[in-house]
Amino acid sequence: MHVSSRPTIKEVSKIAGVSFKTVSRVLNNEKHVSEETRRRVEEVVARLNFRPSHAARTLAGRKSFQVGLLYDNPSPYYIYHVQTGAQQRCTELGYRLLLQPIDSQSPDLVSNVLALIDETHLDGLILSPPVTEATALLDELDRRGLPYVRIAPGTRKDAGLSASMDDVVAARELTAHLIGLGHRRIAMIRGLESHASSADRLAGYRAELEAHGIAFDPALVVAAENDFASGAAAARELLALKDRPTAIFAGNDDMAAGALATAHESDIDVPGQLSIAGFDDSDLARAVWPPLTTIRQPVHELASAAAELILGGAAPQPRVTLEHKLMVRASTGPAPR
Amino acid sequence: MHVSSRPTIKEVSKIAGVSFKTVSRVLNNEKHVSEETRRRVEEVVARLNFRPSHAARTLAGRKSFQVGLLYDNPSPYYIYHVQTGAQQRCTELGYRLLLQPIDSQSPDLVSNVLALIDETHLDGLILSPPVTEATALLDELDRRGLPYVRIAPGTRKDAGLSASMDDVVAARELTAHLIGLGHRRIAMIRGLESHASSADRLAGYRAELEAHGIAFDPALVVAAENDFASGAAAARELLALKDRPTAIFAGNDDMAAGALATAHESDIDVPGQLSIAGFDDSDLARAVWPPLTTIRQPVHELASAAAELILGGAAPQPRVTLEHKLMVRASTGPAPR
DNA sequence: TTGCGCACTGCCAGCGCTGTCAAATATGGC
DNA sequence: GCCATATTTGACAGCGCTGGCAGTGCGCAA
Repeated sequence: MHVSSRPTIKEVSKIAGVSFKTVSRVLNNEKHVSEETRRRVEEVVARLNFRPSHAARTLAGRKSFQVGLLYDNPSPYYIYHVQTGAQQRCTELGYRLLLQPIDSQSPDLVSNVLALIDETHLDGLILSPPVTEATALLDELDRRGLPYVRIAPGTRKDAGLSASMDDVVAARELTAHLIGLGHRRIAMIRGLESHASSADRLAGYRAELEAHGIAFDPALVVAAENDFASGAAAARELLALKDRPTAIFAGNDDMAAGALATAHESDIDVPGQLSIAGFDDSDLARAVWPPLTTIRQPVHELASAAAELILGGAAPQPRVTLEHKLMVRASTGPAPR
Repeated sequence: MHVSSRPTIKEVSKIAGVSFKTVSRVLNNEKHVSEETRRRVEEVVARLNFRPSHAARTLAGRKSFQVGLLYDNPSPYYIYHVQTGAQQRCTELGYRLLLQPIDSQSPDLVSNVLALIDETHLDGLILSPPVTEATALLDELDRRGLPYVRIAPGTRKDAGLSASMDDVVAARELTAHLIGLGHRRIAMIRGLESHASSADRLAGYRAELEAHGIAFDPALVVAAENDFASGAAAARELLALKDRPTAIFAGNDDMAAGALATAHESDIDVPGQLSIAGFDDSDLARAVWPPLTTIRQPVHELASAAAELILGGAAPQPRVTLEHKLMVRASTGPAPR
């Protein structure tokens, strides 16, 4: 197919005047190669722009230098940052990252992933939510002894490698911010059950209310599906309540944006009559008007830390927790009287 | 590394009672295998959940069943849809898609891509804007005879495979929509020079103005960088003009959202005092308030068509053009008098 | 001088498949 | 029933590398 085809390790070795095994040693940074030889080989490699065949290394060696990233999240923003965070770190460490969207609800999840592993000889796997919660998959990976790391795991938090932020604490901070502004009827639009963070954020919200002696009112919690449309619908429901909330805490920015649109639609001033807060600090948070008060979730850094954990074998601590940050913007303000 | 390691083609053949070459034939859907034998082999393959090693097939055969997707676009929305569109089609056709972010401005672009090709034995490449415009890369790919397809190419539109929409016509339609609402002073926020579509959209805008006998005013064209912040800044500049425009056509939705935020900031009613339109119909278009009038760009379908073109060798027409659609929403309205 | 350890290098098998070609078996025509 | 031809199957090399191991040459202690 190629007109001019790639050089092979043997051609490099011929030109450098050494055995092809020696070239292999240089490429893999093994010791027991004299400085002189190494220099000569490297010079030829650079001149020919030689790159060893990934397929051949995988087949011959015990490592494939490939890691998979599994995701099943409809938010382009989230996916994008998970991808770039993980990819950067993997590239730096000399690994290739295989980006693999997958249906985490499919009954074939486990066999699909095993097929991927067998096909590509993956060295490890990075799981992002909600794939992180597929316990059948985790069991099978454990059984196989295939290393994996989870980003923001909800279940089995104490097992295995993971990189996460503290959703409960973050939700408490956000709730505290609203309470501090004088709000007492604070509603919550909670996200998908399949995402463990939804429950954590709800828990943080409840805990903070209780800490301030505010009774938890189940009528103020409405479920939605992590997207704009369902967030808008949930807000409609909340605003139709006889005793309307003065603030809405949405489980993510997409739902918060939906709630904001509902407020605009109903000519309710934000934050004058209603405060709205989101979670994630996605691009959306700054793009809507007024810009959203939200929690900055370090998605990029979480993914990067996950890659580090699984590749930098030296990992002393199997669990990394990164800092979130409350971003106060114009969508929240003092409670109306 | 694996506790229980993958089965190989030889084990499958032993169980099925045939030579491993016959199993290979079944896996590759070759003819000259009796129905009876095929059935028996397939049954064993399914039972063992056997998947042929990608590395071995690549090494032994002349195809790698891998296609690369190169991108260098900061918009998560665009990337996400390009990825999913291409990936779906590739998966259906039995290919693996390698998602590869890359710096299209780097002086090492060509050698980086060649390294990727050599390492992975890529069968073909899908280029998305602005990588599509890297002529040095195109030349090198041509020289190598490596098949590639471009999504929305700006240069060399008549060469090679490509999938695109008509940016000029779309921009004309959007401009006509604004003119039809009575607008005469219509500003344009143009996007990055490195994206060929920016120039096409500007050209469409100019052409439609001229078709309606409206003089083109260079003062009404401001450059920005395809993102929210630069769009907001550009709008500030436009609204500071003594003879302020009554409508702003932004080269993409991100910049339009920025312009919208600027309007909100300055307490300018949209669309009462100012109409704003975007381009792309990204998630953002529906998430902001008021929702943006924009052009729906079939990103997913373009990527899918590109994958089809490069893999479905049967492609009779090397160039595919897909339909866009004018989405009229609430951000545009009659010109104020 | 001999012997031994160590740093360096080369040889070869083999990873799990596909391509090629030859062998075995089935099919058809007369 | 026999040969020519088509269909089905198998044997084997080899893709481009790594892993294991067997050298080779040199310095240094005995």
